Amino acid sequence: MLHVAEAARVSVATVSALINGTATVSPELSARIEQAIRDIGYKRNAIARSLKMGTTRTIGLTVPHITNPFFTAVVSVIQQAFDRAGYAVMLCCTDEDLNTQDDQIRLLLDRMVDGLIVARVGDGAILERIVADANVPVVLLDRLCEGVDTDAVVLDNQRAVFDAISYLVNLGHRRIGYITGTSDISPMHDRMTGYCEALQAAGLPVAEELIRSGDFHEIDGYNATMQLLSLHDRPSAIFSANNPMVIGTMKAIRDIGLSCPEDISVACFDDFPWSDVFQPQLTTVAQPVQAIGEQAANLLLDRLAGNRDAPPRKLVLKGRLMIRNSCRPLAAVVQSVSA
Amino acid sequence: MLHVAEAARVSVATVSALINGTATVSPELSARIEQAIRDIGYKRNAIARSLKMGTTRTIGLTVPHITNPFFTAVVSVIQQAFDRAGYAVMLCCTDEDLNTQDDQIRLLLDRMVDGLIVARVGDGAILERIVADANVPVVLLDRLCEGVDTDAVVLDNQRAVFDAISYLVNLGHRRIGYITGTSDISPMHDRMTGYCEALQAAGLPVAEELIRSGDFHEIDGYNATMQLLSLHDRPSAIFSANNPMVIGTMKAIRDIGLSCPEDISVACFDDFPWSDVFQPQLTTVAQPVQAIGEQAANLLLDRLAGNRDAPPRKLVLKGRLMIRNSCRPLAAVVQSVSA
DNA sequence: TGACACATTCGAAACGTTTAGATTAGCTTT
DNA sequence: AAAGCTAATCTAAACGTTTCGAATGTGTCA
Repeated sequence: MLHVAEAARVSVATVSALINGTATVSPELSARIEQAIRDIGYKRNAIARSLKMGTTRTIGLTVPHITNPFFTAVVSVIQQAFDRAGYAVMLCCTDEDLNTQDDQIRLLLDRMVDGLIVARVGDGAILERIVADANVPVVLLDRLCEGVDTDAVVLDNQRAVFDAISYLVNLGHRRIGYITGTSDISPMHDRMTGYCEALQAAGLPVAEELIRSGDFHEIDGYNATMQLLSLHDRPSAIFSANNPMVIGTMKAIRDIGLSCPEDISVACFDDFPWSDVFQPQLTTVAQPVQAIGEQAANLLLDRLAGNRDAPPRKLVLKGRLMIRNSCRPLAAVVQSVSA
Repeated sequence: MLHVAEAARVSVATVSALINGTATVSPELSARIEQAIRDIGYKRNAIARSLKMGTTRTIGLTVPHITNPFFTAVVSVIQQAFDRAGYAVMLCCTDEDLNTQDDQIRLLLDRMVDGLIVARVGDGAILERIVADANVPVVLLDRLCEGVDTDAVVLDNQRAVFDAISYLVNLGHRRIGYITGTSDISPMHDRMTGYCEALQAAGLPVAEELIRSGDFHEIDGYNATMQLLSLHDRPSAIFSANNPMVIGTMKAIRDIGLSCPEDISVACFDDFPWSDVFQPQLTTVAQPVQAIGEQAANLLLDRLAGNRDAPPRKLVLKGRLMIRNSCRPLAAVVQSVSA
């Protein structure tokens, strides 16, 4: 900017005024300055600007795994929204690891991000402290966090799983295996509650042996499914509460020589873009990823626009059961049992 | 830092020296300073540091679509690599749009990223100029760019498609539909060359009518497939040169009432994480995403470590044909034709 | 012809670091 | 005891912006 000012024979203040439109600059000087900018190929240094202004027009986004199609889709939507608003997005993947998450959030705050969208991981205590220290608005995504009372966008997980399990029950399934994530994050808790309530509402017992937990990865889903399928009285249906884990479930079913839906019905949380092209077409609980991403972005953009003092807003969206062909009716069995 | 210095009754220079270890500080003052840092909860301002140092420890990464599983995987690997190195990653999705790409690269350069990894889009002319202006190292990912002579990591696309088409030919397929991306980016060009060469090597004609192009999206694959399937003498196999488009291909096959592989064989570029779980299990050309991401990160990290003057390095990796069950042998047909 | 308002432009002080070079004090050496 | 080292610390100038308040010039009104 100094060079531009010299070339145009004006002060840097005038150049700044022209660039930002913060004061009227005479046509004559404007022309000279614009010419100088072109000649020199001047680009404003956003770092210096950030230092002075105290804002970076950059936000931080952390998710557990970007390869999880749900997060991939949400990240994509969020990125687009902030791109439109002229913000850059710093993306971090925590790999479901608490320490990694802490490091990354600190990294983002060090870089003075203007705001944070966090699909958190593990225990909330440290997150709580970090967020309190950080003087930036935070939006929780997908997962609430005890002690952190801030804007959030989540799904009505309990209801969504309730509906899915009820669907299986209505098809005649009585023993429904359930695979959950180990970590005690809110969605896992709520989904489990939905499972239990659906069974209870149907007058069915909640059997310990039918509930298996894993660590969110495909291999964990595989192992959990292997255990379920080796039970003496094995389940007729399996619900996987997590998207990548259901791939493991399908592999386990294949490896053990069974097929879906003939031998075992499968449903899971989170939809796949390709669900209705390949066989079996999985019955899933689809999250409204577009809405989730947009709402999260809007909440944060609203805070960034200056609305700092509004009370925390918690948006709860509805999931949608996508019924396909991976779950088989067990009517015959039901009748023989109830007869 | 000023407050810390005052609280510890030292100069800011001493505080800086201690924090960065750039000079020896007496144990006495060190203790006072560390105490003050704790008391105040001081965090170094990375923006001010960047301004002074001329480095942000942040890199920019642009890809066409993050929802394309290939890019999802590569982004994930790259993010991890830079995270380990203490760098932040700014992610942008260009949506295969040239103007968006320009805007985003400018946005990244404005923010003084230390380096850039670009899976480019469209015509390379503007990219060439931007990269020349920007004084940062650039690594091209997946797609080369004429006129931009810089580090790059790409696949041997020609060979990979040659192998895939040859495989189909060996199965007895004579009319092989080919769906490509419209844009004239290097991989599309090379893949097309591989297709033509494989046919020629087998003494087969390259028929215009069997080649369709689309715009990388599922819907484009759908439309292209519809056209191919409506041909009077329709192909017995279809190869889709792009990952999302093959979903469209499968939908079109389903909608038209055919099935794969019984009525038509399908193969495509880029593997899916779930390829071997669902039916049909697609035969694909798998890219070594882990290696691609790591190599790209390493190339850039090497430049960032100071190795600026080394000549541009172009890494060409090999694809791998993953043979599954989406392609059917046509032995009987072949014999009747050649008889 | 002052006095005043208004429109432009400018000088200089921030923002929070890093770092070169100056200063000081305590030793060693001759 | 003067001179020369060394180690520890400090002063002050950058980095490239924004912005406040001052300065300058021009036209209007009494």
